[in-house]
Amino acid sequence: MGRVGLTADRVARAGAELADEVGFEQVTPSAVARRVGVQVASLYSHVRNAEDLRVRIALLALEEMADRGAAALAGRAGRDALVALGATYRDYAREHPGRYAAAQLRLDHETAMASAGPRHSAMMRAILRGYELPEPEQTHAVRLIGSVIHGYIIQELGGSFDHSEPGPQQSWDRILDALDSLLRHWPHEGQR
Amino acid sequence: MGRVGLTADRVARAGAELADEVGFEQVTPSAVARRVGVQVASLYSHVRNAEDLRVRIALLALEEMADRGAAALAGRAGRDALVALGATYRDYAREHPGRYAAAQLRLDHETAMASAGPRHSAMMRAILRGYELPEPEQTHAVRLIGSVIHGYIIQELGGSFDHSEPGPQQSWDRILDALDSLLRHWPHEGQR
DNA sequence: TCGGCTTCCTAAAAGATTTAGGTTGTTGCA
DNA sequence: TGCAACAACCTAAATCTTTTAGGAAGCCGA
Repeated sequence: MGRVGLTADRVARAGAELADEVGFEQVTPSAVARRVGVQVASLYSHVRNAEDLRVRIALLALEEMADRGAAALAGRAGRDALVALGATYRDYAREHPGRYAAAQLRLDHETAMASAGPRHSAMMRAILRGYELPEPEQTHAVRLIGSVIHGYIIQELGGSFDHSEPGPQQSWDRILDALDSLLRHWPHEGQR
Repeated sequence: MGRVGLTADRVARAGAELADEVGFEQVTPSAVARRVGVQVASLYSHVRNAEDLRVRIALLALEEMADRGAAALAGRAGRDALVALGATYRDYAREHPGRYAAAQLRLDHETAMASAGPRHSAMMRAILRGYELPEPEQTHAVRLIGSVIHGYIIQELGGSFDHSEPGPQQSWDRILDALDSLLRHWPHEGQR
């Protein structure tokens, strides 16, 4: 079959494609080797082990999502920015469910800091500039937005919405409406 | 070593304990067999295969969480109910991270319907009785509550909040405050 | 006490993970 | 152009996991 010309990056990319097709948990060195047409042992010149392979796919996905997010956020603020970033994550997850699952992989601190993770945090913070929240509340709001978006996507991807009306798009729109409304009228501390 | 007296249920329980200790993805028939002191092949009298083992752990976790949720919800309404159910899920996830991860396992439709899943849906609906929302909005609200709670827990468990102030308890309290406020002042359609 | 069910075993096949060590393209530079 | 060095890829082998087949032994009802 000749030489395929692999690199660590190409291995990760093949793993990402495989993840989207058969699920992230099915991505093994064996499966990736089969896919790129190479003996299993040859992969180990490019990735240290199975975990390293998974981490590389996760980093790839985080990077891709951050790039898309930054593009979507450019020139938008407030509600528009919120909707745009939300759509970025959700569309990515539906286009690339395996990669999205990979992006949830727990990374050790050092790896996480060197990943695109901080870019995601920064984008969340950027959205909040469109809403006037005092500093101590901003962190709470960032965590809320992340919870809503990722929580919804996980449920949708997991099929939780498959067997009840209305469709997931309507709920998504409505929920982002509500979230925007909440951020504009953020309840002050001690309010009951 | 004599006879251990296994049943499918005891195997699942051992798997659940193992999941909490080393992570759900590390739960294999081999590992469970070692834990209960039995040859691997012996497990296959109780579970069909590795996937069946995982499903049984997931069903166990869903059941346990539903029981706790029902107990927490008894005699509460509105904000109290929301906070109580949220705490149930979060406390369970922190006590039993492996089981909580197992509960996220995607089940096929039939299994899901026979599981405690519908009880969880019913509890979410029950919470909404404390807030007056028109029917078409109720589904959206249920999905929002699920997204917030599960999204937050997944992020917390994944370590997303480990390296920034304030602590996760404060954000959690604040976010449930905000969610309660949102449900009490649910924006009507078309509101911008 | 006997028959039958369940529990648990040994054995074995098939595949995944990983390491060691060797071969062969490819590339850059003398 | 030629060749040294590196990277890509290989075979072989050890270890572990998953699963099936078939058998031995404890336990329970009759």
